[in-house]
Amino acid sequence: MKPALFSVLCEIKEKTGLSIRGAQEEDPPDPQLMRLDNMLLAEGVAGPEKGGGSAAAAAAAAAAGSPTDNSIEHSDYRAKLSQIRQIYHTELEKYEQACNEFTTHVMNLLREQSRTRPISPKEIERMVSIIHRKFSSIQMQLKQSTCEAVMILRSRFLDARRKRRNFSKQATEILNEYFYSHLSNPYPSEEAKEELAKKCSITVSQVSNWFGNKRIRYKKNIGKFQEEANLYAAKTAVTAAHAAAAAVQNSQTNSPTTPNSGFQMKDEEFQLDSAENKNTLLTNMFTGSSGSFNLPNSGDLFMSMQNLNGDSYQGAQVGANVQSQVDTLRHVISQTAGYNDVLGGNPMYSPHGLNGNGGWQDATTPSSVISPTEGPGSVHSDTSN
DNA sequence: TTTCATGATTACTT
DNA sequence: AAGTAATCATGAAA
Repeated sequence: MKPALFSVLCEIKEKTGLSIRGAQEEDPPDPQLMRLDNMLLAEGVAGPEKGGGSAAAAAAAAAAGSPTDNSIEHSDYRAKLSQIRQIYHTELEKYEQACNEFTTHVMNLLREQSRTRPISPKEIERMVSIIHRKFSSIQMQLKQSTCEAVMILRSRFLDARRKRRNFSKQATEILNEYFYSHLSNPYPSEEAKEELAKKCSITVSQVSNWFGNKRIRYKKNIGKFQEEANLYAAKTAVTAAHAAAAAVQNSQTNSPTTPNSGFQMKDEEFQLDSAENKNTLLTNMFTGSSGSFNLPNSGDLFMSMQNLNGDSYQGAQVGANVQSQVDTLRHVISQTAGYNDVLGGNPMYSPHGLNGNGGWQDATTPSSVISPTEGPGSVHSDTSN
């Protein structure tokens, strides 16, 4: 009975013709798949373990900004990428395994069935290839979503605007510190920018951005920044006072109020890069409002500044060699020595370097719209009178 | 949710 | 190339 049935089945099969389209089997490399593979390879998700990943990350970082920023975002990017990579690989392995399992399962099934019905090797082959195709389409989905993830990651990191993070408090402190202690000329040199970038763990271009924003915003609404200016002025002044105290320690000028008495601030945190621009600050002070001065001797400079301002400095507190702090010192001294802004109002801090034309250095920008909102000293430069 | 602060970008200018 | 002014987009406080 059984052989008879078997032969019947064979006959039926012969008629239906199983070899429907065998030629289609050799799957031509899907261009879409190729594309995905190439991309994954290029991004370092597929391919060799670590080398590709970091290379791609480096490329991405380089494209993001200046080539010298090897900071947080870089490693962050790398970490996220390797995470994607790991997920991708485990998923891929899972699929592979599942595919193999399923294939053997089907094979076993077919083998079992081959006892009761005729199954040609071609049929088995076809079955297998169908399974493989199914799984590879799943794989393709995996690859596609991985690619998407990488793209999103990249765009997140490349388009930093989208993922704007505020700088750390400390970084802002440092930047503000510099800004207000160089208020007369808040244009850090390239080296200074690099230094600041390092200190703040940000990029040089971020420092430039910050100063660009700060300058413009400060200028736009000086009143708003008064408090901040005072705060940082005081901070730097303390540092300066310390330095001054140290500088004139032997000159026995008995100041009535010792600067460091009961006024402890974390000096180390606010110490200024005293090395460079000892003179630039002063010179720039003058260039800000009265043309460019090029005095060769910083001591002379210091003296001439005193004269120009008509203020008398308490030399004991200031010290003869602390030019880099003149800006802020002058402010502090103005408070203690009864310095009053001519315009009245809130005479706490006046922007020495700002000229009436809306520029720090030259009167090139013709914006005559100085905000009328009581900017004490917005047009006032105390060296001009 | 609205509003303000702030880092980044863009179009110009110098 | 570096700055300015305006603007965008997001983070955080209200």
